Amino acid sequence: MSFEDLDLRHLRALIAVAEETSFIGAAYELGISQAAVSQQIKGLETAIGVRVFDRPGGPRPVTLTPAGRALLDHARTVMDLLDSAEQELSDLASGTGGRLTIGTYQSVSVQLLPDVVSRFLAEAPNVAVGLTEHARNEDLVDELLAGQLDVTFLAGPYESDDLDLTTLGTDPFVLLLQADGELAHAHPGRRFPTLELNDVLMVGEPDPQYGAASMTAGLRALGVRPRYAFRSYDNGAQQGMVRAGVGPAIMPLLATDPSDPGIVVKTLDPPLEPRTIMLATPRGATRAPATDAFIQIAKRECRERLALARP
Amino acid sequence: MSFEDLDLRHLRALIAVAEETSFIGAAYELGISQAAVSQQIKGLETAIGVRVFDRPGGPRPVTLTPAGRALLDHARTVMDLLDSAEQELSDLASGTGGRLTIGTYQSVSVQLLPDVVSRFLAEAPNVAVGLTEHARNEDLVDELLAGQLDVTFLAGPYESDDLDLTTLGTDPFVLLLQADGELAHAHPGRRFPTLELNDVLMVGEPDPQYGAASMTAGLRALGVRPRYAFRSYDNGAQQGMVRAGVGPAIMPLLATDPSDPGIVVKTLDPPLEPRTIMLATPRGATRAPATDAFIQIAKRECRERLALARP
DNA sequence: TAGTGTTGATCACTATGACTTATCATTAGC
DNA sequence: GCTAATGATAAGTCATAGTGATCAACACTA
Repeated sequence: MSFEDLDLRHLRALIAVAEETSFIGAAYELGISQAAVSQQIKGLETAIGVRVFDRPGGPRPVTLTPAGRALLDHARTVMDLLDSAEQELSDLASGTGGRLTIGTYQSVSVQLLPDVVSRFLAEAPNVAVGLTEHARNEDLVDELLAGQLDVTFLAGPYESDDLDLTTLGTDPFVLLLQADGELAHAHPGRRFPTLELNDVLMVGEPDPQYGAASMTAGLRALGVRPRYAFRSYDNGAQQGMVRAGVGPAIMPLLATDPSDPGIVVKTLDPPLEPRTIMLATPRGATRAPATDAFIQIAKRECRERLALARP
Repeated sequence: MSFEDLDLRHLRALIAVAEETSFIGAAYELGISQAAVSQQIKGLETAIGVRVFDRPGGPRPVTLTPAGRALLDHARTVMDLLDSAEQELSDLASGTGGRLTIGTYQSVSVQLLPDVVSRFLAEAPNVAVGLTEHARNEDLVDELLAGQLDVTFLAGPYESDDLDLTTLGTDPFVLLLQADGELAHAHPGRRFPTLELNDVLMVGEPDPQYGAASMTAGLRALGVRPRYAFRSYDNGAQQGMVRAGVGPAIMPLLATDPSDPGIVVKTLDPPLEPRTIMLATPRGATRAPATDAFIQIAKRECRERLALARP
């Protein structure tokens, strides 16, 4: 008994004959000749090694054997499965269904993504949106290339031959100060001189390799060497430490909560090269229509909210 | 997009290419040429109307498109389904698995069937035994011919061109009397004269068409016209009414509970033609090995417990 | 009981299409 | 640029699904 030679034709014939209780009826149903149905069933029985129909002969209807009944169940399930696959592919092709898994990182998750997702869902309400958050670009890229993500946000600048990249806009680095702290009153109404941060104990991220890489590099280029009194990946925790007076923090604007009365947001002078917010898909890979739609909506949303990157 | 042209070959190729991430690897895996795989995938993509693989060209691995991923899921499920179908058919063929649904009626269910089933399960422990009980032979036969039963007990004599019948033995009709009632002491130690039941108010079944048909006919042939004070399909209820003194009952021996101290079981003189206990399968239909095994075990069990039918 | 009509099986033939071999086009890596 | 590896493609071969004709088995009817 070997299922190797099994074919969907066999299963279709099995179902048709079982429904019509006759080979001739099944032949009409399938649009082929009776002889063909006869050979199909014979082939099926040869493949699986058991008879699936009793043929009483004459005008009496053919009946399923126990093995035929068992196989018929499975055959019907297979057909249902293929039908649902067809439905899913059709949804996927029209962008009106299926699944869209998005990679993201914290500041985007909190400030930007909710609006983009809600806009997207307004246009494609039956798409199941999934989110996966990582702190490091590399983790996001790994999952993207492994096929676990359809599209991912990245903190730029970022270059890779493996990715198709879209720049959504820039997210300037700003200085967070305790609202009633000493530094907050040092330059009222004006920009904060970046150089004055030299040797100040600050709040920042544990590993400068992460999202804050370009910030660290920018500071160093100005001759400012940051020192850290507290480090956390969590933007809320950083802002909380600023509010508590642990020290100032340089953060991407999107990562801050400017409505917090306990802090003051200041622009730096000279400014640091702003962080870029990018979307990435695997290089050359076919994108589902839903993915394209998401990218378009993200671009539109960001055009309204973020300063565009310089060419 | 039409799944009409879809074929298991297509799905097998999809799975193989996805696993090997190359057409050549899949070709080796499938034991066919690379060109064949290429055409398979092309045919699949034509059938469903979408590309399932991105081919970057050169030595880079092929990758699934979103549609390909979706279809791959379903393809794997289909293959798993077919594997389980193969397993089930193999179990069914060896009689060591699968399902056996038995039709039965009350007296058999209570007295005979439990022993037969337990013997059967001792030999084929992985077969799932299902029971369906009906009071009337016709209901059992209907379900049997509709394919809902594999085999059914019948109360004989029964004849039908649609059935393969096996006679297991006979179940004599006996008289149930209240233990301390008047009739119980009328003929101590001897058989009860059947003719004395004329005009006696008795306990019996509601519709003489049912299992009691042959009993009614037998009484009438002797000139005895039964009258009923109480009718029920339930053997226990009938016996209870006899115990309560409502009247005597003629029942098949297997339907009685002789250990009940409240009743006395008497043989009739002249005896009524005994009821036959039969097993039926659809005429000419292929029987699963498990069904055959059940029939053999039932025959063996009955040979030990019931008087054999006269030729 | 013979005749009739219906059914599935079988055979020889046809036609479709699956597969192979050979070759080309594309790309990565040197 | 050159090489090696991959997938696509074309032409030819061959397997096989399908057809039409016919046969055999059976139920039903007269």
